[in-house]
Amino acid sequence: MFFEFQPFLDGIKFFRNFVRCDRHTCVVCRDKNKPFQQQFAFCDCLFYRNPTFAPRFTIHQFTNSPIHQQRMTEQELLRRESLQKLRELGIEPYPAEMFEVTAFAADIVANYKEEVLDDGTRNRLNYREVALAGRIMASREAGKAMFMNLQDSSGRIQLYLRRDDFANAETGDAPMFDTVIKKLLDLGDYAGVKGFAFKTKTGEVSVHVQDFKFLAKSLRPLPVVKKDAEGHVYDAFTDPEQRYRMRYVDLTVNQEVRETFIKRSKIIRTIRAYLDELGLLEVETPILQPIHGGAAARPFKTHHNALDMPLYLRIANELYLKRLIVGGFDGVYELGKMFRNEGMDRTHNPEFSMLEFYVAYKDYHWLMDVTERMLERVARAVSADGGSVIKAGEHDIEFAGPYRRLTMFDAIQQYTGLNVETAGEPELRNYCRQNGIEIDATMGKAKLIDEIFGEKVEGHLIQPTFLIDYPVEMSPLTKKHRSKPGLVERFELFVNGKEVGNAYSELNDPLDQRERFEEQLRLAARGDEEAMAMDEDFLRALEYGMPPTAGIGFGIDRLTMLFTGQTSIQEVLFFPQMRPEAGER
RNA sequence: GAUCUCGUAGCUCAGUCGGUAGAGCACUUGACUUUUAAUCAAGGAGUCAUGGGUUCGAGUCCCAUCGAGAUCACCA
Repeated sequence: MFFEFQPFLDGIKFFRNFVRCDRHTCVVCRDKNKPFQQQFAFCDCLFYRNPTFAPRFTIHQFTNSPIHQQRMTEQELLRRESLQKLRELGIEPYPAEMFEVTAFAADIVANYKEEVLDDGTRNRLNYREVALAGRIMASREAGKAMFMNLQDSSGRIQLYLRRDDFANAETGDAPMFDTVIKKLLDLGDYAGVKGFAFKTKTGEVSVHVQDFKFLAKSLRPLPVVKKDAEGHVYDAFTDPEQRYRMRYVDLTVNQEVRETFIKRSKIIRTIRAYLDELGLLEVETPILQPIHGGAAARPFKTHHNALDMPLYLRIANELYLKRLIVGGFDGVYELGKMFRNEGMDRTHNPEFSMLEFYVAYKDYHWLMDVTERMLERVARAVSADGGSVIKAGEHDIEFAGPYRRLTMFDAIQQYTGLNVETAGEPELRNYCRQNGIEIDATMGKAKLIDEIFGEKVEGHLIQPTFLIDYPVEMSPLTKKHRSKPGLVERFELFVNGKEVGNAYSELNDPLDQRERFEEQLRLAARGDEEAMAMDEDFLRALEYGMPPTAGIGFGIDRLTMLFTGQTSIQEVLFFPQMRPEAGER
C-alpha cells in the first residue's frame, strides 16, 4: 500500500506533492518505486481542509501530460481555496461589470489638501469621494483596523479600513471585513475601492475605504519587495532570467522598470512628432520580402504556402523607402522592427526597432543638422530637468548641437597617429599585428581601416560625434564623395563609444548601383553570407530616376539604452528573446 | 561559437571538511481600531536545475545536459 486514506482525510499536511489535473486541484501521494504513470492522485477539489465539505474523491491515474506534472505550492493551493470560498459566499472574484475609476493614487498623494479647524478637527478640501482600482501590494493588520497599499498605474497609495465601517448596525457582524477582506484577500489581488482621502496620524495621505470590491483574484504569490525609511530595498526581484521571462511580474514589482519603458515610448513619440513637423510622411513597407536587401546581415527565412515561395523577414527597409522617393514623396520615414539571424548579446536582439528616414534634394550635411536637432529634442523630453544633458554611466553627455564632425581618417590619425590615407596595406597590417588587432588575409585596406577604427577609436567617442567619409568598399548603397576619390558621403553617429546612427547621401546613379551589387555578388560567391543580393526591381526604380536623397537609420533600442542609462538591450525590450524554458520544447 | 561564474522555499540569500536542509520577508493560526520594512507569539512550507557517476553516505566531489549572466568571437 503506498497511500492511506486516513491521513489524507485528516489534512493536507501529510502530502507534499501537489499537482494539477486538467479539472481539479489534486493531491498525489507518490511512490517512488513505481513509474510515474502508475502513481495515483486524489482529486476532491478545493475543500479538503473543511470538514463540512465531504471530500469527493476521484482517483485519477496519471498521464505524462505536462499539466499533470505542474506542481502547486502551498501558497498557490491556498489562493485557489480562497477563490473557491469567495464564490461560495456569492462574491465573484472575476466580475464582468466595469468599475468606474475616478482617481489615481499618485494624484491623491500629490494634491490632497485639508485644513485644521479651530476645534482641532480636520476639514478635507478635496478627494472627498474617490474610486480607485489596482493591485493590493501590502497589507498590515492592526486589530480591527487594516492598512493596505494599493498600486495603480500611477503609483501607490495607502488604504485604511475599519471593521466598524463594514459591520451590521444590529448584529455587529462584519463578515465582509472579518472573513472576506481579512482572510480571503491575497497580496496581488486586483481590487476596486471607494472612500475618501485623509491624512493618518503619521501624516500619510491615505484613502479611508468604505466600499471594497474584488476585481480579479491573483493565484500566484508575487515577490514582495519592501523598502525602508532610508530607501533600502529588501528582497528585490532581481534575477534577470525571471524578470525577462515574466515581465508582467517585473513591471508589477519593479517601478523603475516601468519608468524605462515609459521613457522609451516618450522617445519614440518625440521622434515621430519631430519628423511629422519636418513634413515627412510616415509609411509602412513589407516585412516579408522576397529579396532581403539594404544591409549586410543574415536573414530569417520563411515560406509562403499559397505562393509556394521563400520569403525573408526584412533585415532593412532601405530599398523600399527609396522606391517611395522614386515615386515622388519628398520625405518618408518608417519606425519598425527589423530581424537579423545573428548572435545575441548585450546589444543585439534578433528583432529590434529601427527608424529610417529619407528626404529628397538633401545631402548628408543636412542630415547631420537634423540629427542634432532631433536628438536634442529627445534628450530634453526624457531628462529629469528638461535639459539637454543625459547621464550615461560616469559621463554627462551633451545632446545640444553642434556635434563634433570628424572624418574617419582624421579620427584614426588623432587616436593612433596613423595616417591611413597615405599608408599602404602592408603598413596597416603591421600596425594591426603590433597592436593585437585580429586580422586575416582576406581583409582589404578598407576592412583593415574599419578594424583599427573599431579597436582604437570607437570607444573614445563619448560626446556625440559624427564620423564622416567612409571608404567606398564598405558602403554599397552610398553616393561617391563629391571631392574625395575612394570615399563615400556617409556618416555614423557615435555616442558614449557606440554607434547609434548611420546615414548617407544615397546612391542614385543606377549604373553605379548595379556595379556595386555585382561586387556584392562576388563577395557572396566567395562565401560572404552577409553580402547583399542583386535587387533588379530596385535597380529598375533607380533607372526611372531618383532625386538626390539623404537617408539615415537609427537603432531605436540602442538610442533608448543611451537615454535611459541601460547597458543591456534586454532592459529596453519588454520581451527580449529567450531560450525556451524547460518543458516548453 | 569559446571561456568563466551561477542555478537551494513564492522572493532575496546562507549552507563549513562529504554526515538529519537554514535565515529574513512572504504564507498559516492567534493578539492588537491610525499602521507603514508594522509589532508580538506559534506553525507550515524544499525533486537543493536535470540525468548519470564516485562514496557506507552527495546541496557539497566528478561527468554530461538544460537555463541564465559576464567576457571574448561574430555582427555596418
